[in-house]
Amino acid sequence: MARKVGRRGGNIVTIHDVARHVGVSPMTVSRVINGEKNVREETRAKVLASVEALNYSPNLAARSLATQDAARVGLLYSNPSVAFLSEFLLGILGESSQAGTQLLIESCDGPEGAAAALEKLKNNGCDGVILSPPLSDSTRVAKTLQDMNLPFVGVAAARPATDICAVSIDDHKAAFAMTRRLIELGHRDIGFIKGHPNAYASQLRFDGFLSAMAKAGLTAEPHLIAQGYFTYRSGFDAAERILSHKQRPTAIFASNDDMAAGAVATAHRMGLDVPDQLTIVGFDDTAMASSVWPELTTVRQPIADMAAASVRLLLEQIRSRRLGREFEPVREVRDFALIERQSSTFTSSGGAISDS
Amino acid sequence: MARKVGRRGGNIVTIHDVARHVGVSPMTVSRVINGEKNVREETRAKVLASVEALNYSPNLAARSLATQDAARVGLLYSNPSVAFLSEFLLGILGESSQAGTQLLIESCDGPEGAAAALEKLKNNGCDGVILSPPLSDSTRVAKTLQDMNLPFVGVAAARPATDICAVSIDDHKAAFAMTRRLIELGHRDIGFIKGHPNAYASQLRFDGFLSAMAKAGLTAEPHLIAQGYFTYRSGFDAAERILSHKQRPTAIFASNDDMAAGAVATAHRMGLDVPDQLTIVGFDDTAMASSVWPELTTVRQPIADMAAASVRLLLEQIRSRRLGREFEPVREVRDFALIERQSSTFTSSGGAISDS
DNA sequence: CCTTATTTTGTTAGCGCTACCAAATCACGC
DNA sequence: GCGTGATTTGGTAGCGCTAACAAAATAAGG
Repeated sequence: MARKVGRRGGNIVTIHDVARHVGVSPMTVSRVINGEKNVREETRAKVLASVEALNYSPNLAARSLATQDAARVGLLYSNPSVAFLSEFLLGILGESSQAGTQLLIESCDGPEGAAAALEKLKNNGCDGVILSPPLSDSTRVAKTLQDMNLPFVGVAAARPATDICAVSIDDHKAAFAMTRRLIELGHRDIGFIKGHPNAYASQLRFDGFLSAMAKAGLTAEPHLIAQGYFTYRSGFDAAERILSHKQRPTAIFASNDDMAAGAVATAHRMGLDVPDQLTIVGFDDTAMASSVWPELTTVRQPIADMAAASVRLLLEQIRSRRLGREFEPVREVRDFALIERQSSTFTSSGGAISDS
Repeated sequence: MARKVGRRGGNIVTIHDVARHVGVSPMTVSRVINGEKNVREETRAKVLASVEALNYSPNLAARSLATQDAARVGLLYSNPSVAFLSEFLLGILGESSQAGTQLLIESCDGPEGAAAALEKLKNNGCDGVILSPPLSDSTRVAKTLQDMNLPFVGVAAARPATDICAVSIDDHKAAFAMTRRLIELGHRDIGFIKGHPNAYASQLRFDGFLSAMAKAGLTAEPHLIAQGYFTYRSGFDAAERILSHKQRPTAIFASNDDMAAGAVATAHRMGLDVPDQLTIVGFDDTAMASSVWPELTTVRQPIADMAAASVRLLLEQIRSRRLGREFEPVREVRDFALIERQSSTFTSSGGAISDS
């Protein structure tokens, strides 16, 4: 027979080797590996020791073949903010490689193109789909998936729908926290650049801002609020509108990093130092935030974390479905973080600074 | 036995189903699927038709279990330019999911931290490693890998080493092409912002620039050349130095997009319109390039493509090694592309523009 | 002590696929 | 016709793992 040796790299150690080494049956080893409970503590310890000693690591292909658990999950994204995407992928990969899940990636142009891509995923035998924003917020895409009878999980979905699985942060709370932080730093006149009106998150972030202002007894002056569209350019223009008023704010909170970076450019063009004369903060903590200068203070979503969670959630869902059980849609909310970099600082001026 | 039905999603179709449907043995179907040659054309056609009809798609877990071909490949990156990383991951994923390869991802802090990460990968049973830049350029990392006797492939390695596998573009040629394009557009006084001196690509890009200038009979004025460090800030500063000279260039070629974006900021601050008064181009086509305004004309590396190629190369390498064959190190060079966006335009002025 | 519940371990079979060899078919010439 | 070689197909076994059941060991109870 003489099959080639050393096939799995140096990792030819199988469950049988471990079993022989310990003096138990392979099944027992399997049980220990999978953390089943009906194993005597003593045996478990011996097995674990051998696993360690032999440097055993399970063959995922064999496992998924045996369990029939092998899930193929699809990943659908569109308009990938590249920065988002890479963290997203890392999270997904980490989790799915651990679960021995096969991944299929598709992209599409917005919710309109999603149906075709989903069809393709399904045809390739996907058991479920993970949606990146903005797809995760689209009721249309959700509808399509439901019609196809495919389980799915949305990542960073802002729209609160109770009937679908999603992992996200609390945009409202995050914007609230950032605003409160600005107020703590002494800012009173705070400008706000809104996000694209068709994104649900835009509204939540704006509301969070307003709530924090109101709670501090501050008014959000209309001339300090400008509409943006999540692009650098729109942030650039919005900041210009805000800053051209005689009563300038001491801080501007942009609904995403690209717009914040655009605002920084406007400030520079107007000869304003950031952060000494104007604090500017963003949202998302994309690559943009740390590649411009000064680096942006911003709100960070734990994207990789959320992505990993979404894989777990999806697999659970697929599993219960196979068992014929009903699956209760879950909405996981993860923690965001305020990242303070160089674009923000406290202000000493009680009110607006005067024109220099 | 009555195992649960519909386990692999809707994809319960196995090679046996196809075989029965056609009226041949499973083995024949397997042969067709794998494109082996000793199959009569007629049979092959029938099988393929059934595969299509039944919407069969092979179970990768079973295949890799049977072939013992299952490779586990490690991915090592450090200081990920997020934009790079996501394209990189997409390329790797696409290819490896097709090959049924398992991926393990590790990151480390520069070449120094690589050894530990590689050790970990090896311990987890990796059969080979893919290196992202700047690791792919590190002789130290290469040495470590060789000592560990692990096959590897470097992606976007600038340093031309003949004894290792790598996939990259020709940085010199790319910089040459971009420079020539600028000259075509009528630019004569062209500034250049160099990349970080510790990156080999920096030198290649600079050399390419110089060659093109020389070939056009132009001189690269020393005061138009500034050292940068691949960061936004360094591009900002370098552009300031270049532009503060009385004899201003009509174009600036930055060695990467971040620096080009920084240069745009400087130009704006100095009241120069881009591209009307100053053309600025970058290199890499990262997210930065298309998120600033004006969007950057730049050189694009087909990262996903290169990443996919690297997986193929690595798998080949692993395979021949298992067969005990010697593997000839391959250096694949892919094509770059000049992406013209809004930050560049032709110049009408024969020489330097005058101060406005 | 033996019966009955309970926990722990072992046995068997099979997941879907392909390597390997054996059998069948075909091609061609004498 | 039959042998020889080439081509095309089929059968068998097994990759590493885990359901499902069976058996053994242990605990509980009278």
